Amino acid sequence: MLTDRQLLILQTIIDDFIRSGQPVGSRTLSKKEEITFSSATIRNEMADLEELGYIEKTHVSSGRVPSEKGYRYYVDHLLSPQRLTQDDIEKIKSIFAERIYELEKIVQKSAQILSDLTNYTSIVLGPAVKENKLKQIQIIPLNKETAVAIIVTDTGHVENRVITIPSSINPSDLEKMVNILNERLIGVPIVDLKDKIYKEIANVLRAHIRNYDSMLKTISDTLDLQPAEKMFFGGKTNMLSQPEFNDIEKVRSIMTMIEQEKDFYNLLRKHNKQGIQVTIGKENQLRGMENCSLITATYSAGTEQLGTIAILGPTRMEYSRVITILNRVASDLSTVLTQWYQNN
Amino acid sequence: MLTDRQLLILQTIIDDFIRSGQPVGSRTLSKKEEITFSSATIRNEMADLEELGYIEKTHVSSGRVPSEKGYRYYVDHLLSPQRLTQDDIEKIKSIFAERIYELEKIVQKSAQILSDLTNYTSIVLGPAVKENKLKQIQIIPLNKETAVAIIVTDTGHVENRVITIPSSINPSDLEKMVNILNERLIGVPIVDLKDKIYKEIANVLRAHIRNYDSMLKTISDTLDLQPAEKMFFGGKTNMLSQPEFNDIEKVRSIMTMIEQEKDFYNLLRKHNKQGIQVTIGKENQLRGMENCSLITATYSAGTEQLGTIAILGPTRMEYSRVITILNRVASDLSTVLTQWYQNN
DNA sequence: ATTTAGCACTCAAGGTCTATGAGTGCTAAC
DNA sequence: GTTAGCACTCATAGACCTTGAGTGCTAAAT
Repeated sequence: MLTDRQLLILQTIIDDFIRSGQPVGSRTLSKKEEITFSSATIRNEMADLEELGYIEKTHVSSGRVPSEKGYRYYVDHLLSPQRLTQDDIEKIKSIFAERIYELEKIVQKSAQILSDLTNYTSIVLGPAVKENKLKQIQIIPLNKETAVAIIVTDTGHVENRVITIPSSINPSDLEKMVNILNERLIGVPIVDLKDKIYKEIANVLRAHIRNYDSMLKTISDTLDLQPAEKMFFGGKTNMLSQPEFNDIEKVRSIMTMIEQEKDFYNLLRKHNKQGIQVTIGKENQLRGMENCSLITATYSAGTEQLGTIAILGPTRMEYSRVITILNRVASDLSTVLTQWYQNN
Repeated sequence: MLTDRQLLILQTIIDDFIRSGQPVGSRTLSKKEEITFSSATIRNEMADLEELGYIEKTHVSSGRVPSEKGYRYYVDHLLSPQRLTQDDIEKIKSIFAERIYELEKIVQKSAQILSDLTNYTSIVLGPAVKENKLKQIQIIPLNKETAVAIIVTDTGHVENRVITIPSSINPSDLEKMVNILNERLIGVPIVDLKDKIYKEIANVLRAHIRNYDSMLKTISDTLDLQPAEKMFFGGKTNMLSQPEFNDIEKVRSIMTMIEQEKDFYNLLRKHNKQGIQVTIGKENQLRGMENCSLITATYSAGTEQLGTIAILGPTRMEYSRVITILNRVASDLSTVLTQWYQNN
């Protein structure tokens, strides 16, 4: 267990290092006003803290730098809550300044503002449409073989996909089928569509349409478009301004990781616990993230979780500020979206 | 006017520099088998070439490096045509391996393969839909105030947009209006829609629908969605592997330029001359492109130009190879798309 | 009149050396 | 338990030197 003095020293070291990026020495610390004891005492305490694994030296006679364990402790126990400046608040409000027509727009804007505010890279996931309900299905024939299927949800989200129509299906069959689908499926949550098609629609189709089976799979595949949440980025190049990434190799590994969207997407998907979640350095199991921290928050409408907003930065990140900002944006987003869904 | 020997030397210098990235000295040159005269002679010729502005020194006793003027001459007069390897040809074919359902897919794949083949950054623009014709309009009400408008083109391209419905318009009016629009506008090229609405549809609407004018603007705005060609990138991070960009500042300026899509898009839009177009270094009027060259080719269906494929690399780029590859991909793309449009 | 050998010269890059200063750990006195 | 003092370490930066790849110029060779 750490003594109060050790905690004070640990916190001061991390605060200073986050600000300056330079290893912190005992003399620097002793000059801080919150510290009343001598540099020699600090050296003794730092030796203990190092032995416990909270801080490290970059070389034998250097000042101390927080270890991942140190950051972890800091994030869990030592964060000094921040207040947002008026300017920050203005910017956050500007996300919601315009009337919302499309969810994606607002989400995209959030990403942009988040990276503006923090100078790190922001990622916004969502909004997930799984709870959304089907509003309408359209199938529009393009030529003999192909047609475009359009699915509209009650939130105004539109998905479309080109499909092949078996030659055994004629236009009037197609029309009949679309009618049946709309009659039976409107209002059904998107996630349940596939199930419902096989359980209920198959029978009805069989009764009305020749060769219904060749069509059934196409339809169910189309509607199965587990619409992956989209990922929006803001400030991808902000990483390049961080002094710890002055090495071209590090930059490359981070950039390739970000561009290689799939792994990164999966990583974010795992960050779906409600509230703020922080993973530091190697806690992120993703190659290229060794020197990064990821902070996420979720947003929702009513009780339904819709997506994630996140900030990616170096492990030497302004945790306190970022967490405050994320909390605020997530909560504002949730409020606005809850309201928006109620009006639909 | 340059002598044959000067041309030979210029070409050899540029070829060698493109390969090695290192300034080329007279001794290195004299060892090449195509060069039969001594290093002293070469030094004399190089002094002349330098005076004429085709090559430069990096410092007073360094080897020579091509200037932009040198590259320009090289690209215009000295390119030695390249043959594609079997491997390259395979990769290019793989773009078209799958059956095409959506144009965008194939275009996106082209971008990816192009960056693979060249190790530079590729950009693909298009396909432009201006010649496309309207296949169908749908307006699906979401709630009292809003609806989603869906426009489908004959190529299977779907655009959608959320609109506000004036409260004075009731559902049956809306339906009537959509019917009128479809009756009169199907088959009309997208670019002509707006014009046609004011000239022909306005009158018809007035006859059938109360408050038609409040709706007219909404409709025409919606259909005016000058659908900007999309831009697809491949190998954004390839730039980071180029030795000339080992400086973090240069990387940042290039990356920000690429991410800042708008200016870059406009630059590409200007590259719409048929055939190969090469701009070198500062010929690109865009901040951040001083050390880059851009090579573009256009692709088309029939006589209609659809879009642009491009490669962005350092001025020290393998012009010959890139041009060969772009030519091939553009021509293959055009063939396939011409065929595809004929089937629609 | 070209071409080439030879030579003096320049400069970037890389190595060695040294001084500096920020930092440490340890010990002994307070 | 705290602190002053001291010996020690090491990264950083500058001064200096060596090396080698390159040049331009001149005079001899073709």
